[in-house]
Amino acid sequence: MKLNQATDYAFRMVLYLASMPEGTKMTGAALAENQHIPERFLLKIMRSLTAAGIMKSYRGVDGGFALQRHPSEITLFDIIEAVEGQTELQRCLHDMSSCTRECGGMCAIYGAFSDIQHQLAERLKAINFEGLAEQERTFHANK
Amino acid sequence: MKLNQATDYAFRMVLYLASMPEGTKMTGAALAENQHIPERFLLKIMRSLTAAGIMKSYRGVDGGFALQRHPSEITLFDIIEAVEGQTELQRCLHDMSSCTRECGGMCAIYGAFSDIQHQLAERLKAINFEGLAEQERTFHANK
DNA sequence: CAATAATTAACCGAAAAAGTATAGTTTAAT
DNA sequence: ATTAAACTATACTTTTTCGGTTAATTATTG
Repeated sequence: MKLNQATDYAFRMVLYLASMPEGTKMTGAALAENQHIPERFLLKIMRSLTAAGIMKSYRGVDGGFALQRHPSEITLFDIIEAVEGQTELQRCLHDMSSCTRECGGMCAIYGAFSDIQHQLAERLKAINFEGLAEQERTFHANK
Repeated sequence: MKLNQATDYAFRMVLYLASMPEGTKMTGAALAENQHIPERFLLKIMRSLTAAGIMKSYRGVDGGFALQRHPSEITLFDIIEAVEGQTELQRCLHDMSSCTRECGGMCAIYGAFSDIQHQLAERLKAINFEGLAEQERTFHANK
C-alpha cells in the first residue's frame, strides 16, 4: 500500500521549486544534488511531470526545469497521478476484471473501498504546494 | 499505492466465514475453491491471519479454519496489518531512515501524510466484517 | 496405525521498481 | 557555424517484491 520512491522524489522536487521565488528555473543536476536524488532517475521522473503539465522544461544551454503552474494549483493528488498513473488502493476499483471472485461487482469489500478511496482522493486534492511550501518555511525559521 | 493480491484474498476469506453461521469451520481446500483462490497460496495467507489472532486453525482430520473473533471485532485495518505488516502510504512514516532528504523529520510532506495516514487508518478501523457480511446478504437477497 | 489437514521453510519465475547508459536534439553563446 | 550545456527518447540492467509452489513435517481423529 506504499507510494513508490519516484513519487516521493517528485514531491521533493516540486516542493523545492515551490519554496523558491516564483518561476525559478534549475537544472536537473542541481536539483538532484540539492534534494539527494539520483540524477538520471530524476530526469526520468521529470518527464512524467512535464507531460502532466506540472513542470516546464527548457532545453539547451541555460536550460532546466521550472514549475508550470502556480504552487497553489498543484496538489499531492496531481503528483501521484502523474507519476503512478492512478491512485487506487484496491485493484478492482481501477479494473473490475482483475478480480477473480465472481460476484459481478456485488461486493461489500468493493463498496467499502469505493468510499475510502474517494475520501482519500479528496484529502490528497485538498493539499497543495503553496501550503506545503509555507509550512516548510516555518520549519526553517524555527531551526 | 495498491494493496496486494494476498490482502484481497484475505478480505474474501474472512468475509466468507463472517457470512456463515458463527463458528463455521472450513478446510483450506474448500474455502479456496469457494472463493477462487489458489489453495496453497490461501494456506500461506492463513498463517498470517492465524498469527494475528484473526483466524483459528484446527489440524488433523476434520481440521480447518474458523474465525477466532466475532466478525464485529475484525476490521479492514486488522486484515491489512496482518497480511502486509503495515498500512503506511509513505515509507518514511514507517521508517524514518528510509528517507534520503536530510531534513531530520522537519518535512511538510511528512506532516501532510501523517494526517492523511491517520485518517485513512481510522476509516479502515471503522469498517468491520459484521457490517460487511450484512451488506453482502442484502446483495444476495436482491439477486 | 492410517488418513487427513495444517505448518514450516525453502524455493521459483515473473513482473515491477529503481536506477543507469547511450545516442540523440535543442539552444545560447562564442 | 561550432561548441558546450542542457533536456529527450529509448533501452538496458539490477534489485526487490509479488504471487505462487514444493516437499517434508507435525498434529489430530478414528
